[in-house]
Amino acid sequence: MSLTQPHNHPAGMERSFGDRQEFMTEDTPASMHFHVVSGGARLFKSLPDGRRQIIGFAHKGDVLPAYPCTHYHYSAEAMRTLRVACVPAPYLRHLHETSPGACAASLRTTRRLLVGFHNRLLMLGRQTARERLAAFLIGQGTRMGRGELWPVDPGISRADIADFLGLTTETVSRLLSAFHREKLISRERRAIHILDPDRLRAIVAHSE
Amino acid sequence: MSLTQPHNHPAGMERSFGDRQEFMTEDTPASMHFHVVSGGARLFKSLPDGRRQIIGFAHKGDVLPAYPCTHYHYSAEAMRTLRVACVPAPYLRHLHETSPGACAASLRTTRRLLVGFHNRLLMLGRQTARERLAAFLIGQGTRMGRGELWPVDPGISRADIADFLGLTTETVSRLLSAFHREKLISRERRAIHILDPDRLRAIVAHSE
DNA sequence: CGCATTGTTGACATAGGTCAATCCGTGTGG
DNA sequence: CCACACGGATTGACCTATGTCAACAATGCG
Repeated sequence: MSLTQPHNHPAGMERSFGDRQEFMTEDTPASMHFHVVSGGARLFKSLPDGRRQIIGFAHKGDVLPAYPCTHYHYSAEAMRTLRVACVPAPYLRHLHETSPGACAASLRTTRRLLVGFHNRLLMLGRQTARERLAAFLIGQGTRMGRGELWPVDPGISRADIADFLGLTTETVSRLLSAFHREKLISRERRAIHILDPDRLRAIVAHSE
Repeated sequence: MSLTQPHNHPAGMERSFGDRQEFMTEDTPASMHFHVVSGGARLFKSLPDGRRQIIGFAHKGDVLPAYPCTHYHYSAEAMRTLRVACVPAPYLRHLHETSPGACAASLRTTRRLLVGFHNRLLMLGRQTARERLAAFLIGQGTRMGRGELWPVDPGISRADIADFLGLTTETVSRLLSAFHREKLISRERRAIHILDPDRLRAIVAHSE
C-alpha cells in the first residue's frame, strides 16, 4: 500500500508540490527516485479514456522508485501539499552495486511490496465490493503493530477509495452508508472511524 | 506474468511433481526457493470459500521465491508435469548479502515483476472482460522480442484464464467465441492462435 | 454568504455471473 | 474398431451486483 522504506542516502535536492500536482508521469524518462519528506501522494495508472487505478499511496518516509531506469511506470500526484527529496537514479544504482547491505534492504522492501500486490490482485479479481471496502478500511484504519485504530486519512476522497478498489464513488458511498448503519464505522466530516474491526475483518475473509 | 529469471546457483536437490500437484501452499513456512527446470506451474491465492486468483504462471527458468522468509504468500501447483530445483533460502540470502551483483540482479527481476503487477492492478480494477482477455492473449501469444506469434499454451485451461483475469469460464468462452467470429483468433483443439495482434492490441488500449 | 466541489441517495441499465443443457475430444473396455 | 463415459468447453436463459445518470445535500473555500 505504501511504498518502500528509507535507506540512508544523502538529502538530495528537495522539491515541493501543491495539491493535485502531478510530479511524475507514466512513460516519462525516469531519472530520479522521490523520497517523501512530508505530505502524501497518490500513485496511479490510467487508461486513455480516463479510467484510473490507484496503485498505492505514499507517505512520509516512503520512496517512489524509478523502477526500470527508463520510464516511470506509473504517475504520481501530491495530496494536499507534498515535499520530496530527489535521489538521482544513478546514485542509488551505484549504491546497490557496491553495498550489499543497501541492495538487500531494497530487495526486502520491494518483496514486501510484491506480497501486498498479490493480495490486491486477489482482492480486485475475486472479492465483492463489500469485501474490498472492508479490506481497505482495515488496511488504512489499523496500524500493524498494536491493535490501535486510526481514522482513515481525510485527505483520501471517495474518488480515491473508488479508484483504489476498482469501484465507483457511488458504490463506495452506498457501502459506507451500509457499514455506518451496521455500526461498523462512524463518519465525521470526511474522516472515517472504525468501530468494529473484528467484524470488518470477518467480512474480508469469509464474504460474511 | 512469469517470475524471476535465473541466477547461477548450485543445482540444489531436484524434485518432480505430477499434474495439479500442489507443491507449495500459502501460509506454509517457506524455506526453499523453487527454480523451474522443466514444465510449468500456476501460482495462485485463494479465499476460504474457494474463489481463486491466479497470480502468474512459471515456466522453465523462472524462480518461485519464498518472499519474506517466513511463509509463502501464495500457493503453486504443477501444470502437467513439473521439475524444479530447490534452492535453500539461507543460501540465496547469503549470496545476496555477499554478492552485490547477485543481489542487484534479483532486485532488477523483482522490480520487473512489480511493474507487471501495476499493469495487472489496472487491468483487474478498471478494464472490461473483453479488454482483459485481449490483453491476456497478447501477453501470452506474442513474445516481446520479434513480432512472432505463438499459440497460447494449451496446458492453460479456460478455468485458468478465468482465474487469471478475474472472470468465469463461461465469460471467457463466450468472449473467445466472439473473438473467433471477429477473426481475431482461431482455435484448434485447446490451443488458441492469434490472427490479428494489432486489432487485439487496439481492444486493450482504447476499449474499442 | 454564496459558489464550487464532493458526497449521498434514488431510479434504472447492463456487464458479467449463475445454473443448466448440450457438445466435443479423448480415453477405455468390449 | 466401435460404443460409451468422463472432463472440459460451449451455448442459452435468466439474475444480480455494480455501474450510470441525475437530483440533491453537505461541506469548505473565497
